[in-house]
Amino acid sequence: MKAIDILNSHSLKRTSCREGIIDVIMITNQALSENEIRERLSGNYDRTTFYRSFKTLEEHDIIHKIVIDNQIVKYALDTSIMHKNGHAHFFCNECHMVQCLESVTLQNVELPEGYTEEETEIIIKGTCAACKK
Amino acid sequence: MKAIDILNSHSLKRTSCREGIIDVIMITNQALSENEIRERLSGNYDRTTFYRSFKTLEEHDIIHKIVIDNQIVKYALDTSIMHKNGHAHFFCNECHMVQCLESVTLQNVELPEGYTEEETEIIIKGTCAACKK
DNA sequence: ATTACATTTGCATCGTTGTTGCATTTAAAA
DNA sequence: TTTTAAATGCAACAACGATGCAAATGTAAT
Repeated sequence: MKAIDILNSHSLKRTSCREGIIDVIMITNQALSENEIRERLSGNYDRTTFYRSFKTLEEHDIIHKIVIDNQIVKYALDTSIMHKNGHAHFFCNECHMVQCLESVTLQNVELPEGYTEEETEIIIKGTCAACKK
Repeated sequence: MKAIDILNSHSLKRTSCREGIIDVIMITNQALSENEIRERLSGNYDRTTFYRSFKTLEEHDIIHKIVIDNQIVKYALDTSIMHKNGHAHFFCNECHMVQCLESVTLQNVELPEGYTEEETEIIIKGTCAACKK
């Protein structure tokens, strides 16, 4: 599936910024920050445009945002699997790489009386294979 | 255990700001944001002082920071139980209340080959008992 | 109680990020 | 091609994290 098709299927205008963002994330196969995406893009876009593009893509469930420690913000593509139920994210403490983990889910959620769960975020921090060696 | 004792046992100077922060969190028995703590404190402190006090208390494992959605930052007291292994946090989508959950832990962590886990953060969003009814 | 010293505080200031308003430009439909 | 709604770039602002520095404060020694 191409970036153009994704935009079309959501009735979004095909702008070079949106198309580029989707392409870059798709190729890299990792969650990327605003700056990491900017570096990989040919065009030069205003910060506001980036911000609004991310927001639009997020609202249409094309990408989702991952926040680590209140400072590092990355974006990853949504997949049908990931969209169904929440999935975990892995953060490498060494290279700051962020990856979606589909297999990890939460078991035995025992909430206090009267509490209801709606959504769960799991972030696993550690060392990735490349940094381990 | 009093706030003064906690500070003493960590060889930290007993300043009214630090003492107040610990007291307020202790009494409320909930995670509180900077502003929520400021409202409950008698003295008037500079933003920088707050910031540095939180940092100091966090570095000495007296409190820990909880971040929701990159925007809401709250602080909770460390306890011996919570300090041992990571614990989950509950966030009420209605009243924005944050609470530590000691019972919820992660099972079946299946990381990709070569990946190592060091720390895990779990945030459960939903509705608390008070907002449910 | 007084003194001395290291720590803490308040203030000014800066960088980053999220956000909005508005005029201009652009994409897509008529 | 023309039209129109949407997207962009720019300016500007608020909030937050962070640092340098002089003044104030806590603590220990005298």
